[in-house]
Amino acid sequence: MVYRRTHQVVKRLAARRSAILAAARETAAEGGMAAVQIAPVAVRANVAAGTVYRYFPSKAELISELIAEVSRDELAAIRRAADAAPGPSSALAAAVTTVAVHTLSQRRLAWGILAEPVDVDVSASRLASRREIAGEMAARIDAAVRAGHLPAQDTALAATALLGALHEALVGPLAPDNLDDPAKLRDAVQTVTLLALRAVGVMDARARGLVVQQTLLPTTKALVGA
Amino acid sequence: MVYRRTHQVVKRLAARRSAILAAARETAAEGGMAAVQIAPVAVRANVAAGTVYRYFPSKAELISELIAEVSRDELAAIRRAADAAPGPSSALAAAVTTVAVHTLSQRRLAWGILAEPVDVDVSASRLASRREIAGEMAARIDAAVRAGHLPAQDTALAATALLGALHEALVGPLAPDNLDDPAKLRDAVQTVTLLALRAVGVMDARARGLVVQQTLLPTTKALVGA
DNA sequence: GCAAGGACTGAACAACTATTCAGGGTGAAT
DNA sequence: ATTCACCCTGAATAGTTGTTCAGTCCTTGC
Repeated sequence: MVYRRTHQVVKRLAARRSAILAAARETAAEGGMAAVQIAPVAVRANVAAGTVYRYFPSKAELISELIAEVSRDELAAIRRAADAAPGPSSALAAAVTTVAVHTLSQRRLAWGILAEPVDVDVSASRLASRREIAGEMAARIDAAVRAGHLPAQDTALAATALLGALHEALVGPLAPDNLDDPAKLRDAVQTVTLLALRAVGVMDARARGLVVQQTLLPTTKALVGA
Repeated sequence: MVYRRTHQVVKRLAARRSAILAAARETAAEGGMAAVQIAPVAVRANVAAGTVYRYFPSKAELISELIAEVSRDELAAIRRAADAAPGPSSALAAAVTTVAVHTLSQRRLAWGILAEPVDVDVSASRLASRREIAGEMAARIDAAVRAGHLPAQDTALAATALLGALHEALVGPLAPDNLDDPAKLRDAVQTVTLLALRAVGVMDARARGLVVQQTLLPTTKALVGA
């Protein structure tokens, strides 16, 4: 064999694969999942349509990887924020705020990842990703329950409901569409976080305190632009 | 003109229109919105594909009407339940429970109506319907706030979040899939209702009381099969 | 019965896109 | 320079599904 995969070639191939994924991500961020079609993505990645199929066996696979990637990022952010908090309640508040902020900062992409039309082949992947995030939230709720800060409850269902509330309020079809103003954006995050904390049983006064704490954190402030 | 629309003919036409809509509804209830294609619906309605277009200018219009119809039913049920309640908090609890029960009793249809992939032409109609229901919920929350039972809050956002929580927990992709058992179903309704009430600021103890009250109502009992 | 106007049919059409593949191009070893 | 694998291209293919329309069937009023 006169041809061999040089290190250089391997790198180029990997770069191309990343470029295609990145192109898909950008496309989704601009036009939602529906806009993620092979031809436009290929153009954006400076590649021919056929080439995409040398890297991903099908469009479904491409989108699945995209979803997995974005979800991985979000999950990491949630864990980072929660782990840095001083106690279980604080950690839960941090997790909720992180989801809210992340979701808001890339609304279109979030909408595509969370709820937009995809065919069945993709929904399995999407489901897995969401379950992971829901599981993380459930664990945080559980910790607060065990610490005696919250009443006993079905944490899995609570986590699911919380995520539903956050998503619907912030990116769903009913979400207010004037969230470009940083102040309103911050208000929305606070309001929704407050709702979420109260939902799982945090007393109103304490919940308000946690929300304020979150808002004072540098990371949150930076992301919300407050 | 030798041909005129007899009363009989008018009735037949109306019946056919209803049949098509009903066929669409059944199809959606079985296979989600994606299954609502002209050909299958036509077959189900005992009609040729072309005939559908004599009653609906496009598929989008057909689906829009379907969504409007289902939403109208739900809105009416919510109002009925809430109006029958003795006070604002009770009314809110009734509204929440009604949404939960209705949603659960036709999960697949609800999923299609609420969240499934549809093209843009339809989303306007869907949006309008959801706004109506969200508006009703917001009004109920507002009434409770004015009565001094709840803290002041952004009622529109709260209503949105509540609906998101209910839908995600009960029909969303993360919803538990073992809700066929009536007992579990009732538990799920209670849990989610409790979460929702606490989210808007009902104190834990009082919320639990309201949930129990709802469960004792004949309508709820019948629907939940308790 | 029969003429006229409308309703119904369903095969053909059209538009959109994922996917393929034959042919040209590229990088690596000799 | 040449040859061998492999990679890339993009036009053609194929599958899906909403929509149309020329022909057929019904209903009505005479």
